[in-house]
Order: sequence, then structure tokens, then C-alpha cells
Amino acid sequence: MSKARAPARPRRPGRPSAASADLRARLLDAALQRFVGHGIAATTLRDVAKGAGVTPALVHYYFGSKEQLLAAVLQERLRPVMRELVVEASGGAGDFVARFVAGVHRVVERHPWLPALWVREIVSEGGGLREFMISQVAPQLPRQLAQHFAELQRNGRLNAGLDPRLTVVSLIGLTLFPLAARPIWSRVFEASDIDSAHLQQHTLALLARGLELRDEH
Amino acid sequence: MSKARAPARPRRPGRPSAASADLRARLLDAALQRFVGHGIAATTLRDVAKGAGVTPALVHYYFGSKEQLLAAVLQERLRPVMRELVVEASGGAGDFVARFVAGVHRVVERHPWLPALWVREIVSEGGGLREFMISQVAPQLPRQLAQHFAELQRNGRLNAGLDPRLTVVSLIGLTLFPLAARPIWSRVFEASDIDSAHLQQHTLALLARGLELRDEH
Amino acid sequence: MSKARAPARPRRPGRPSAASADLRARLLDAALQRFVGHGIAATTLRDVAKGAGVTPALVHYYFGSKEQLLAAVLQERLRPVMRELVVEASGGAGDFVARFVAGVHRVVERHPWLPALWVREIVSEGGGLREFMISQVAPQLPRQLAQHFAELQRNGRLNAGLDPRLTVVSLIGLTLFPLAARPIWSRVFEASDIDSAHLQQHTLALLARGLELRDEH
Amino acid sequence: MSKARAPARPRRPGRPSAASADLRARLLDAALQRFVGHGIAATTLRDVAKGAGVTPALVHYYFGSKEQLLAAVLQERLRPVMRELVVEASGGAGDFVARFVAGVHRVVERHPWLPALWVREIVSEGGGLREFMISQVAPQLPRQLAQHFAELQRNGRLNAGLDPRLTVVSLIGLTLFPLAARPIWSRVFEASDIDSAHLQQHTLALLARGLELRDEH
DNA sequence: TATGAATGAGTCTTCATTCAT
DNA sequence: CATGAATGAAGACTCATTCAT
Repeated sequence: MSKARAPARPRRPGRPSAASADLRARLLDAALQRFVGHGIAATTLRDVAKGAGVTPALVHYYFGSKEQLLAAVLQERLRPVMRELVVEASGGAGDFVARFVAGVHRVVERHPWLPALWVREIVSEGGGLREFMISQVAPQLPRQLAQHFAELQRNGRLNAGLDPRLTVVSLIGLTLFPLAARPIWSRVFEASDIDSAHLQQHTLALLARGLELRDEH
Repeated sequence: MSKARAPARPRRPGRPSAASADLRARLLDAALQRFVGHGIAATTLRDVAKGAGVTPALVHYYFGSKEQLLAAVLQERLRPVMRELVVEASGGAGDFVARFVAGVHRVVERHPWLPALWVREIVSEGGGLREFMISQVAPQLPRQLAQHFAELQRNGRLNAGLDPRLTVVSLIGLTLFPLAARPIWSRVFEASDIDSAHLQQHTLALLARGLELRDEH
Repeated sequence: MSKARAPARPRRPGRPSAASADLRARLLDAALQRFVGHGIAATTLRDVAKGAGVTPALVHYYFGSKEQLLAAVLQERLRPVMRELVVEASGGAGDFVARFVAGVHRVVERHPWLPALWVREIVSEGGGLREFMISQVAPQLPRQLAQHFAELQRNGRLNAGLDPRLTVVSLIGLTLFPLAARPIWSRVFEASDIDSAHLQQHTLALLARGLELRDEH
Repeated sequence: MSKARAPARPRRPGRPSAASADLRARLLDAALQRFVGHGIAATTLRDVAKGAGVTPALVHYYFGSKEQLLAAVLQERLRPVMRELVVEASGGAGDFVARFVAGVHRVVERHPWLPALWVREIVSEGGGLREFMISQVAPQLPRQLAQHFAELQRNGRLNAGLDPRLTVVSLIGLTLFPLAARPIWSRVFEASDIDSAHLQQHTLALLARGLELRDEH
């Protein structure tokens, strides 16, 4: 992907028929699946084509280039899910964090591929989506959260020893990260008994005390 | 047809000359750097060679195969660092966690590439080192920590709402993960003011309260 | 590390276009020519490609692998010719041998590459086709011939000093072998005057007496 | 071998020490063994080196190039054996042929690798030794034999239907060739009972009648 | 005398891409 | 709208050869 090639001209046909729209969706799904399971860089058009039961030439024909296929997956598959993660930065402090944690779990339940993709392609150095994340998604949610935490702290309703910005990072490190790492700790601890509810409960138990959240009376 | 040969002769010379030992180290460094920055799967021998200023054939000559190059990097670069992470699972409870956090930071300061590699190749689905981690490294440290937490909890010295095993996960999600994601939050929050000490302080502030650690008097 | 893929997709298109069928045939011809002239092991895809005026990648595209190219040449070029060699093991004794010798010469006239390929890849130690020969072709013809000779011998119509099995070997050593070695004796004896008919006549003169074949009256 | 490379300068050291002469012999033996078993073209210097327990660089050092290694094997291993094949073209006619057949068998008994090498590298199209054979060895023996047969025929002591030159070819096709093909017919006919004596007897039985040899009274 | 280090060229194979149909 | 055919560039790996030591 990173190897520069001749720039691919945009190819999308004028107005896709119903059948073609279906096929396009299947291609995006197949691509997303490979991206999640094997990484963007390691995914070949042949892989995607095989996953969708079509020829590699077709995949190229629909998207013009591998790069544009990636862009399409981002815009049409990842971005909507990212939007679902947005949480109202309002309400009582404890309630707010609880809603965030529950929100992450709810989204992941609907899109179980999210944590894996997020870890590999956003958190990882040189991940294919990091730029996308920073420029398109991040400015909105994390900064809002950080500002909200800062305000709570000013009002004495957040543990004074914390950094509001790092608190956002911690929040993600305690929600999305454990979900991404689940295959590992599940095996290491033989923890097949830990389900989503159990995990949420643990996370909230840690955060409630750790953040010293105090709802306004 | 396939001209079967010995699969990959052990290439390391009996007693390498000084120059050769240097070069070997340079190759390992170059490989590690690419592994960290672009992923193991996406790293070609040509990349490594270019990074070390030699020909691809030489890389193959020194290690016999890409697979053995990876093995060498693991044994001689990653494994020693992993060993440094081990923390005495003893001492007062609060002290113990503080030592863990400080230990992670100390190791990462010496080996800044660790978090990135860890995220991509261990946490990521299908990461090249997950098996290495689970089979070689993991059994020791995480289980010890989990048992230690369980004991603390039985003695009423750990937040009763937590799961001892997930507490280990949380610990990592609050230390190694923020260090891996630093390039992101550093840019999103324009947080060039946050250094290692500041990050540790935040983490400990969250953990001290969150875990409700109580040292025995 | 090795990016496992399906080992070699069956590449032959469902219904090849006329042009593609032509090209495929040209590739098989080019491969056969190299196999005959330089040996299977020493033939590279580049050689075959150059012989057919295409790129090496195309050869791989058509056959999937060097191994499968060889298989195709065997099935579609060698096997049919081997079938032509089969001789009815019946009729009068002298007539039978005459038919065999004439048959070999007739086949070789049509496929002049046969003796050379046969010597290098079947007779030679480790030849690429020996297994193919022994398992696919040999069981039929040579054993039939040997049994026929044995029966003739029992009936007193074959030289009693011979071994029926070795007689088959002798038959080949007096027909296929001289044809394979022709470039040599042709040069050594400057024997450009010896044509196929002359050679057959010599062979039959030797065999008629040597085998002491007696037709039943 | 056939790929033209930079011409290798002759390297043989001035006067080899005893140890070096031993080593040289071991290298020649190892090379011959590989040549016989896998063919000249498929034999790498590494193969030879491994067979002799030395480094590939040493093989190259001793012979200057792969081509010169081959030349050395020819001169010092094959040529002496070829000389052993020479038969006095004299004596009674039947006796003469018997001596030839016995001679071939005797030589092969001492150098069992001869038939295989001969088939692959002399008889085979493009074989590495064909030129060597034609230019260095052939002129002597085969022509002498042909002339002898021609004389015998003029004197009515050889089957008049034969071609004296082709008779030489037949002689070889009935001796050296069966010995080379032995692994095949041994398996096809499950003929482990056929030993050298049996084979000679069969061959002589065929030739005695076939050639209609008549000793002068 | 011998060899470890090093390399350019070549091995098979895969990939994204183009294009005629 | 879709794809089989075709290819240049790159993938890991091997080889004969050179050269400093």
C-alpha cells in the first residue's frame, strides 16, 4: 500500500445499479474482514476478491486502486461506527463515564471487528488509519471529553491528581484496549467466564474510585 | 523439481570477527526498526538491507531466511527487554503497583520501540509475536500478578469490585498502552508538555484510588 | 511469515479463447523443446518464456507453477506419444518384432524429440520422468512383451538362450537407443548416409537371427 | 554450466602438497558422485563441497571455476575408465565380441557409476560430456571396431545384412545401455534375480546368432 | 593454503494494474 | 458491466564467484 504506484484514476461508474450496489457492499465487507484479520498491508486484492467470490480484476475495477478501496472502507464502514462512539459530554459525572463505557461495549457488540482494527491500524506505528483517525475523527470526541474532564476537575468533581487529557487516554486504555486484547488474556488466564458485563463491571469499579467522580448534589 | 536442500543452514560463524559481529548487530537493529515501524509481515529483506546499507543477499546470508532473522531479533532484542519488565510480586501493595508502573516506564525509556512493537505484533490479531508472547513470556508475569492481586483482595487490601485477572489487563492498559498511543494523543492534544514523569504521576493517581490499595500497617 | 496461499490454483480457463489455446500450445511446445534439449531440471521458466516470446510471469500465469507446467507437458505431449508406441502383442513372431521396430521408427519420425527426452529423463538416474514412466506407462507395454516372449520361448519359437524379460530391454536398446544416440554416431562415423530405413533394416537383420524367431507354419 | 561467465583464470597451485593432493582427489570423487546421481547441470559447488566436507569457496579455489572442475573430473576420472573399455580388435570373431561384452561388464563392475553418467551426459542431447566424448574418446574405439566389423563382413564372417558402423552402436545398445537402465527394468520386471553373469549370457546368446559370427577355421 | 564475507545475477513466484473484448 | 490475458516490479532465496585476511 505504501509503495507508490502510478496514481489511479477515479473509476466509480456514474450511477450504480441495484445489483452493482450490492456487489460493492460485498466487496467492502470482504475487504474489511481481511483488513481486520490480517492487516491492511498484508491484504491483497486477490484476498478480497476471493472473500467476495469475484475476480481480482473486478475489485480493481470497482475501486480503481487498492488505496481507493481502503478509502472507501474507511468512509463507508469505519467512519459510521466511529460516530456511534460519540457520547454526550453532559449529565452527572459518574453517569457520564458509565455511559461512555457502556457505549463502547455496545458498539463493539455490534461491530466486533472494531477493537482489532483500531489496535492494528490506528494505534500501531505507521498504521494505515492513523492519519484518517487523527485528521477526521479524533478532533471531535477526545478533545470534547478532555475539556469536559477539565471542567469537572475545576469544579472539584474529578480526582485532582489526574491530567484531564490523559484521563481520556486512560478511559480508552480501560475499555477499547481490553476488548482488543481479549484473545490474549482469555487464553493466558483461561478466562472464558469473563463476559462483556463482567468486564464492564470491573472497569467501572476501577474508574469510579480512580477518577473520584462526584456527581453534583 | 524443487531441488530440495537443507532447509536453512545455521549460519552464525563459530567465532565471528569483530566487524562481522558489528554488522550482525546492525542488521538486527535495522530489522527491529522496520518491524516496529512497518510491521513484521510488511518488512522485506530489501528494507532491512537498505536500512543497514548492505545488499539483500547479505541479510539472507547472515540469517538464512526471513523467518530466522525474525527469530534472531526475538531472541537477541525482544526477549532481554521482556525480562526487564518482570517485577517482584511482593512488598506492600501500593509499593508493588508503583514499582510496576515505574518499571514499565524505565524499560520503555531504554527501549522506546517496545510499546509500538508490542501493540502491533502482540496485541493485534494475527500479530507475529503473539504466539511467542503467550508461549514464552506470558505464562510467567501476568499469572503471577493475577495471583498476587487475588491474594491482596482476599486480605481486603484490593478493591473488592475488581477482577484480579482483569486488574492485570487494566494495569497494562494504563501503562504500556498510553505509551504506545503517545504519538496519537500527543498530536491530538498538542501535549508536548506531557513527559514520562507526568504520565506516571497521572497513572498512579488513578490506580492508587481505583485499586483502593491498602498497605498492611 | 510465509503468507500461506492456496498452493496453485487450477488456472486453465473454462473455455479458452482461440488465441489463448494457441498460446498455451506454444508454451507447451517451447517447454518440451527446452526439456528435450537441456533437461527438465535445467529448464527455467525464463527459458520457456523466451522460447515462446512471452514474459516469464505469463508462463507462471498459465500453469501456476513450474511443476504444473511439467505435468501439463507430460499429459498433453508425452503421454499421447507413449500410447502410440503400444504394439499388439500378437501375430506371427517375426512379424511381431518387425511391427515393433517399425512402430518405434514411425513414432519417432513424427516426434523426433522422443528418444532424447526418453534417454535423459527416463533412463537417466534421477530423471524427472522415471516415476511417471514406471507408474503410468511401463506396467502395460514391457510386461506384455515379456510375457509374449516367454510364451514364444515355451513354444520353441524364441532363441532358448535368451531371458524373455531382457529381450524386451534388448529390443529397446536396439531401437530407441540408437535413435537417441544418432547425433553421436552420425558424427563419429560421418554417417549422413544412414537413414531410418537403413537403420531399421540393420536392426531387423540382427534381431531376426539373434532372436531365432520362427513363425508357426 | 552453459551460462557464459567471466572466464576463470587457471588456479592450480604450482606443486601440490601431499595433503592437498588427497583433498583434490576427495573433491573429484565428490563431484563425480554428484554428477552421476544428479547430473552435471544440477550439481552446485555447494553440493560438491558438502559431499567432501569442505567449504564451497575451497572447491572454487582448487579448480578455478565449475567448468574447470568438470574438466578435471573428465581428465582424471572418466578418461582412464574409458581407456579400460578399449578392446583388442583382433582374435577370432566370436571371441572378439565376447571379450567386448565381458570387458564392458568388468569395467562397470569396477566403476558402477559409468553407465549412468554415460547415459545422462554423453547420450543425452546437450549432455555435458558429449563433446568430450566425440572429440577425445570416440575417434579411437568405435572407428576401430567399425573397421574390424567391416573387414569381418568382407570375409563373410559377419551377418551380411548388418551395417558395420551400426553394429558398433548395437553392441553398445546391448551392453552399456541395459546396465544403465537396470534400475528401471529391475523394478518393472521385479528382476532382482538377474545378475551380471545372467545379463552377459543373454547378451551373448543374442549376439552370437544375430551377428552370425563365424570364427575362421 | 584456506575461508568467511560479500555480491550481482538469476531462480520461482506474487502482486497491482492495464487493456481488449 | 465484467473479466481473461498479460506484464513490470518486487518478493524470498540460491549460486558461482571474488577478495581480504
